[in-house]
Amino acid sequence: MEGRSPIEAILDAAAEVFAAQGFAGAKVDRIAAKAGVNKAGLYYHVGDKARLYELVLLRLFSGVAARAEAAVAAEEEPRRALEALVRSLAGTFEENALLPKIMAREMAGGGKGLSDAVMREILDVFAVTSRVLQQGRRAGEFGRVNPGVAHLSIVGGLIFAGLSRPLRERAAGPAPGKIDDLGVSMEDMIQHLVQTFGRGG
Amino acid sequence: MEGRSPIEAILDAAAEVFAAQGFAGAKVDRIAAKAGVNKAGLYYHVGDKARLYELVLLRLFSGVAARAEAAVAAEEEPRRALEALVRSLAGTFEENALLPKIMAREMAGGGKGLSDAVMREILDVFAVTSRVLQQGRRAGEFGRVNPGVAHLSIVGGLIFAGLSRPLRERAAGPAPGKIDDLGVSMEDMIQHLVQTFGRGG
Amino acid sequence: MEGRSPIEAILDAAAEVFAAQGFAGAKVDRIAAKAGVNKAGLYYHVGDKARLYELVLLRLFSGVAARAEAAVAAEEEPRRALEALVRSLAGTFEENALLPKIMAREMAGGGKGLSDAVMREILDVFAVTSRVLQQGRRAGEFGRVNPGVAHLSIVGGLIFAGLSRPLRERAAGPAPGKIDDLGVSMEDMIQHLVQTFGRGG
Amino acid sequence: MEGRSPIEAILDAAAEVFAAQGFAGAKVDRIAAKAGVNKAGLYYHVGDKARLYELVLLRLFSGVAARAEAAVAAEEEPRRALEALVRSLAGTFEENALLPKIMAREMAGGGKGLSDAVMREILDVFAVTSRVLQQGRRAGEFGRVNPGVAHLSIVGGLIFAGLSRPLRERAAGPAPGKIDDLGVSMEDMIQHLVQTFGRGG
DNA sequence: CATGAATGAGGTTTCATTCAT
DNA sequence: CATGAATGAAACCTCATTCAT
Repeated sequence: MEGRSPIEAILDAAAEVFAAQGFAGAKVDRIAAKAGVNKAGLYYHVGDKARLYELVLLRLFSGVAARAEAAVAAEEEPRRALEALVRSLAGTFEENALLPKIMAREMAGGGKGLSDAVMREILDVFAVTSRVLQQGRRAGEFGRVNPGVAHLSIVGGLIFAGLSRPLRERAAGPAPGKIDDLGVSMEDMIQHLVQTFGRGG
Repeated sequence: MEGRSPIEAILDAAAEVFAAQGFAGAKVDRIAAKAGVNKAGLYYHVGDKARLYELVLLRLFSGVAARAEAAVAAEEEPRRALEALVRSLAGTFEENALLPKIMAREMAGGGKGLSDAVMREILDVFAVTSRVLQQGRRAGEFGRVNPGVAHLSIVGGLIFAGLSRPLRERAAGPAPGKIDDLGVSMEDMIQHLVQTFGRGG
Repeated sequence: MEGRSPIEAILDAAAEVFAAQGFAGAKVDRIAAKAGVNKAGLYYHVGDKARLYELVLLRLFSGVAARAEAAVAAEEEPRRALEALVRSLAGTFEENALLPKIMAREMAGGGKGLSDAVMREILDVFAVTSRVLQQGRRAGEFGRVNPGVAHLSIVGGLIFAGLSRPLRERAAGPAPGKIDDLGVSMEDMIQHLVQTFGRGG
Repeated sequence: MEGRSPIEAILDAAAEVFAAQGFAGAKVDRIAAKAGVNKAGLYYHVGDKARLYELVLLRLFSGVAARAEAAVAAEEEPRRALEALVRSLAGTFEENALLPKIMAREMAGGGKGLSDAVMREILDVFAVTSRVLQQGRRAGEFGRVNPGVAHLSIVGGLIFAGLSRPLRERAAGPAPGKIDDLGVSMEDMIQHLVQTFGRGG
């Protein structure tokens, strides 16, 4: 009947605050208030702040690889598999805009806050990229590409495209309802990535 | 005789700590200790924490555009100008590894900590990219590319390649002296970017 | 069929925790967990923490005087009555090692946590000592002794001998299976006390 | 010119509160207030609560053995040396009434809060007792006594005599200005101990 | 009765900032 | 200028107690 369990409310609120302020900048009071729970209740349900962060990351990252995997598996053709991969990731980042933010912060911090489980998920996503590129190469459709370079380009490009939005809007000036912010849409970025890595050799 | 003024020592220390821990995670005590100055002296010299952050960003970002500009100006040929641009940025990010970290954090936070001066510098860099691409296009050497997409790809790719290093090393396992961490070098990334955007139309 | 009522389980657990950690250091959660009952159940059965402490003390101290009394009453001879008293107390302290601990803490705290009922029990024990000494003196077997001094020596000696054990073991070093820890056994202490106060005048 | 350093004020206040309430029962707020310092200042000077407790114990116990040692060294005659020892300890416990309280609590807790330095001091005191007894025995003045038993009796007796005072006063009833509380004075206890262990063999 | 889930009050600790010397 | 020492505000976390089911 009820919308969400208190734990889910807490994790949602925490994800938002962690994404916006970082671990140190996030205040437990604020998270509890946003989740609509008592602060002590928050501790009762999830443990301390570090554990809360861990749970948030786990929830944010879990399923990303599987989703990409599924999208890729639905396509026969290498080029379409690549596009499916890029669109899956873009969709993940768009639907859950907190993920790129937290990812960016974590990378700035050297990934010290990433648990092994999260690291595995990240590597699993890389494995998908790697496999798609290899299959395309075997099928003679793609050129030779370093899969690490490709993966970083795809993920980095998508994340940067998303995160740069407020900057671009600010640069575009206070004109409300601007048609395009410095002329970059997510679709542009997706198209670019697909074409770049889906080229013949 | 002495190497640095106390202010410079403070800004250096602050940059390191802000990059590693973020604004909220950075403690003024730690910065002062790292700079070898008394905490009250730090306040005397630079003002409060927010002002310190501002100064750090100013120093980190200032000159980036000019440096890229100069590198580009030294080249006639569009393809070589593009390469010069990419290498200039890569050099900036490599020599001052703190910049990508702070940039990543700021983007995660929506750029709320970026002063107008810093924003201008960032836009100036974009202007360089934009001009190089346009000139290459006019010269018939480059294809049609959205300059925003290109700029985000270049900057995002370089930053991601740099920041992902600790993650890649962790993924590679505790083997000391690994030859390559998941097979990505900065040079690979540079080459890839130059080729991607320096293609004929 | 079942061994103990929930109340008894609670009181046992509470005694252990109060003895080990003191009143303030004892956590109701821990007591409930140790007793195998729900925390709310604990409150339902015994009331709040202060009341729980009161009940624990009552149970720990009740019967001590009667037991000593009975032991003494079984002996005709003053010297044997004295020995019976000392052995009764030593037995009480050995069988219920929590009592000396709580007693020590209470004395450190000025006895603020001792209810009148508990105080009475303590005084009753003193009365036994006092009577035994007086009878021995009348029978010409014991010398003149201040009964307060004697009582404090007996009780203090027995309690200190018991409580000092962990310290003595630590001092003896990590050698497992040491024959004697700094050469003091409870029997030594008992013998000493009996001889000291059971001397002729 | 000024009476005490803030650190000394803090340690004094902390000793009082720790003695009266135990470690868990002591509140840092209360200690700071009693010491007349800001709570944050307390942390600035001494570190956290555990460290504060450590310092308090160190200060309370340090010098006890040396003082006893000196008292004993000033006497030639074994009986007088023994008396000097007992009076030294009694003086220590009387002048610093917090020490017996904390000692009692620590013994109840198994000595878990005693640092190695404090343990050494305690053992040093025992060594003094042991030597005095041995010398008296060699001189043919004392009988054979287990030094551990003797030490525990002396220390336990003195500590119990001191700590039991509030209980005795309470038992004596609310009559103010009572001449003697249940007829036990510290001098009685001292005399008793000296006679008990200073007997011929 | 039993239990998971609150919750307000309070406890310890940290931190940016200022002050006195 | 430089420094040790404050200090108020707030952060994280705990705990005794109660409530709803």
